[in-house]
Amino acid sequence: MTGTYEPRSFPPFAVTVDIVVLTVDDNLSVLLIERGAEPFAGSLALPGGFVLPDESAHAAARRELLEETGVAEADLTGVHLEQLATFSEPDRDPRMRVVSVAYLALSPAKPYPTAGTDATAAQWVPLDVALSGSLAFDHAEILAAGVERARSKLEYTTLATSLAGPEFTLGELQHVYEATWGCGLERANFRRKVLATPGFVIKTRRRRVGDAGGAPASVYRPGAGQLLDPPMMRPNR
Amino acid sequence: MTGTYEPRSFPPFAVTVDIVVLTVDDNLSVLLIERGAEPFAGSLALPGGFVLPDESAHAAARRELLEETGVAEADLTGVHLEQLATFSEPDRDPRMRVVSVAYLALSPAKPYPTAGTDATAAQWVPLDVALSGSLAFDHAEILAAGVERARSKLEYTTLATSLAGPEFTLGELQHVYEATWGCGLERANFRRKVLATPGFVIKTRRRRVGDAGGAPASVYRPGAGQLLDPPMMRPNR
DNA sequence: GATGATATAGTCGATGTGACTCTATATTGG
DNA sequence: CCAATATAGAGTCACATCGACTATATCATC
Repeated sequence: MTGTYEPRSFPPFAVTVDIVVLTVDDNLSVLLIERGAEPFAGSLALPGGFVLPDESAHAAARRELLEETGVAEADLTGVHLEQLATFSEPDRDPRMRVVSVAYLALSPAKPYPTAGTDATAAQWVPLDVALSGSLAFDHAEILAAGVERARSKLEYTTLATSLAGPEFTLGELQHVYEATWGCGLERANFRRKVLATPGFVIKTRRRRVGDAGGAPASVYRPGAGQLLDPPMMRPNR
Repeated sequence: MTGTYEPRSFPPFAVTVDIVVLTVDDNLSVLLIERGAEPFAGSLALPGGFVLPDESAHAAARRELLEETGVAEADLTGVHLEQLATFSEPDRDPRMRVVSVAYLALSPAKPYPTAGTDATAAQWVPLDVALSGSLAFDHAEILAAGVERARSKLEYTTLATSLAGPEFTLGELQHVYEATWGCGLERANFRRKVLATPGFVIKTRRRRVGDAGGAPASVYRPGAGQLLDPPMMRPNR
């Protein structure tokens, strides 16, 4: 930002956002769309689009999330959205010079794409499938960065509650960790850690019966705490 | 990146890089330049500049670091450079729409600006001075993000060695932590932690006498390790 | 009512940290 | 040359947390 400024003397770039939307069902899944146009027609890609002249990248990411997933704005409360990184290799888009600001979104449930919105052919893809196939552009790299960010953030923040939803049992919260990290956790130790951390979860008076018998688990809500200090330990590294 | 593509139908943006260059002497300092042109003429600002049509943002940051600081390319080895975040508020530059990719650089020594290069009026500014004054654009926000990144990265990585230089004593390494975190650490516990972490530092055969007497300290080099697991504990949070 | 599955509670050893003490080795000042 | 001072380096002990494990309570289903 030094030196003299002459109007329109700068190199023009297209600026886009690409969003890594993750959710947990049986495993960790990512929201992908099927591209209709060249290049990479027919390939799977991350949802995203151009940043408009009068909006920030964050606003663009939020808008695209609403448009591409067809989810109502009210449902976006509870979806965590944070900036991931910016990808700017000169040849990352064969058409022109595009700088993309990548975002990471953590969504609790995954209703929208199956509802069949008219917007796009959005679909939830299990993470291992998405990473084994070949995504469009450098989206495989972006996706890997998003997954790594999510995995590490579960260690030292309470973000797992964003993936578990507005109400959850401790078993469901543990499943979020296990699906994201891809490893098993000791149930008793997980309980102890979560309940001993102030502001992680809030116990409600209700309980919920499981699918396969067993004692009914207490229902919890997300707490006000943001940081886990000390962090949740992640095995086998 | 969905929908049809029409050439030149996208909103054009200027893309710049801004670099938070930190170093440690007595305290934590940041490299700032004095702006010569409007807007914010006379104000202090982060070094940076436009991304050129054929380079990535990372390459642009590296190039600007060489140009603005006047440091030789050989001296850039040992300077840690990583992407920080992207700032894209529509009104962040009053002239036009500029999206800036911010970078964080950690430099061991701080010789260059005092050498009086012809490039720019670059100068090292103590962090508290830089944050109390009013920087140009949204650079105060970018600087705060860079400092916070550096502080947290010292916790769980071996990056402190990048600030300590190619050779250092454990006392100097501890000073890097104390200047960055702004708090004192127990010398004996710091020693124990650093030496017990494989790949953090490598002991050389040489020793170095201090300025104010005392036993000569062993000289260390940076090790090959990148992560600190478990992390270095940071007091009073 | 027995069985299986889950929630909840507790124990024990290992590890790492915070706070502290002690000794060795150098420079500086008389 | 000797004392004072400042630093490097090594060790001790209490405490907190974690991993692994065991035990008990509570529910649904057969």
